Amino acid sequence: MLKKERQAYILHKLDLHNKVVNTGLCADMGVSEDTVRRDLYELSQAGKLIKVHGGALSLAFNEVRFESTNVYSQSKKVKIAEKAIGLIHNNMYVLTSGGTTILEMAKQLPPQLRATFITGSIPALNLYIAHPNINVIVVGDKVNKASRITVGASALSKIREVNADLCFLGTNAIDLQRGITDNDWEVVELKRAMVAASAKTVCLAISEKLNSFEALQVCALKQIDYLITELDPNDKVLQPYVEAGITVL
Amino acid sequence: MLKKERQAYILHKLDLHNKVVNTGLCADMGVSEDTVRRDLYELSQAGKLIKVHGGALSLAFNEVRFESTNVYSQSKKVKIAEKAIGLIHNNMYVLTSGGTTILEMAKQLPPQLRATFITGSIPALNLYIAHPNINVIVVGDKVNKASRITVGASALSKIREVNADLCFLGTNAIDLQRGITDNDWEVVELKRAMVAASAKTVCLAISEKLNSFEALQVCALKQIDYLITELDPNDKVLQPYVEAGITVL
DNA sequence: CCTTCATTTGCAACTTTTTGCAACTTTAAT
DNA sequence: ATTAAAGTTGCAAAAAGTTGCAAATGAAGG
Repeated sequence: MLKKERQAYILHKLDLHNKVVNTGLCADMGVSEDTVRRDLYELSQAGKLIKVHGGALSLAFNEVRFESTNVYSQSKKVKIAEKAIGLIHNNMYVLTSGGTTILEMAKQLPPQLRATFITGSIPALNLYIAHPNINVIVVGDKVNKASRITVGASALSKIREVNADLCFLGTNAIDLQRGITDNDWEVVELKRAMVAASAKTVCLAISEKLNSFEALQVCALKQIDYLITELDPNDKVLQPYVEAGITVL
Repeated sequence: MLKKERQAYILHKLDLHNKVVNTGLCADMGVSEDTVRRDLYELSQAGKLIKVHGGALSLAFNEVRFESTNVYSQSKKVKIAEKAIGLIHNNMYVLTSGGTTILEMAKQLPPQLRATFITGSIPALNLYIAHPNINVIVVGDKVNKASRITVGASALSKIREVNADLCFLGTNAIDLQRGITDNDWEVVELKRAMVAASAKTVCLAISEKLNSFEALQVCALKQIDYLITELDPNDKVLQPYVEAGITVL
């Protein structure tokens, strides 16, 4: 088993179970514990998992309780959320992906707003339900516990039935050539369906995500209607995106 | 079980019950009392809980909680939940309705249990997701905010695709002639579909609901396999149900 | 096909962390 | 005050991690 192969397997197993143990991985992959440890070390350096004594935990596992979400990026997300909410008007149908930026938006939604939100993100769902005037539609399917979103064929086909006004994507990576990219196949498929099901697509990204890319393409740049970051729209980093025809807020 | 995992589990259990006892945690996690004590010590040092003789309390404990459900019926629900959990075995597919008795069951699920739960109840969903070994499938559709369950044609058709081993119904009214009845048309349709989609149907009802009825029938008595109340199965109130061929627990 | 070179892997010796046990002390409840 | 349950402390065994090193592997070029 090749190194890349092993590491992909580790991440996949983490995705399924939220944790992996050293000894289990040895048995699975037929390598020594030392090698597994080295793989885990590399992956933790790359920020893909949290190494603990005896194994590793998924990032999401930690997020739930142990990590006080980085205050610095938190304030950026608040800024982004405020701008994003300005796009939503009464009686709209809105599709939202998962991700912490989307959650921030869900928290800020003004109580007067009357709209219908459609999502497979469980944390977002909980916030929408608490809102007095928002209708909620859940995209049902198997729940991926690490990312706490529903994934699968049924979720996909349900999204394809939707005709939404807006689609908000929490974005992992955005780049001029490659558009929006992500690293989880299931998430990519869902986001792609969301974009296709919406009249307008809004990309929410903190500035660190700009000009970076991951392995799998969600959509090309020209399919995005709005790009929202915490920066001033006149910031020179954003000008290439403006020139590409995107409304930058 | 990894250390971080154990500690996360302890905090999770505290969230549910506001207290944990040493011995219970030992049994849950399969470690010695010393280890549990050390975990509690670390968590208390980190300010995540309050350690007391014999266990620990959640930080929120000092806020006196006036639960909407009175303490009296709460303890009945705990009893029912404990009996109900005895019916669930590893690798089963379990359908659950909404309702507070079902929620109590979700809170008590033993951490070792490996099963797949299918539900449209949002509060139940949140509890299942927090469980370490349970797979969750969400029945998606429009959310009824009052009852916090998904309702609609799509939810119905999804349930009809399921082949579950067990179906747990939180019950509003049960009666010898009319079987299980309810007063909300959408809920009745969902429960009916759930019964049809499961090999066995389990009816959870506090004793006040016995021998009462509502306007709409979910199913006849003979379609119920198990009836669980907080009473002793030999209680004379329950004998007519035993005679009707139901296993009363 | 072979050689070379960098990388990867497993092993061995050693350190650290984790865990359960035993002896003893403290707590709380009758 | 008595007693059983819980807590503490010290300790030793087991598990996991670390480091250095040599063998194995794989890619690149001849």
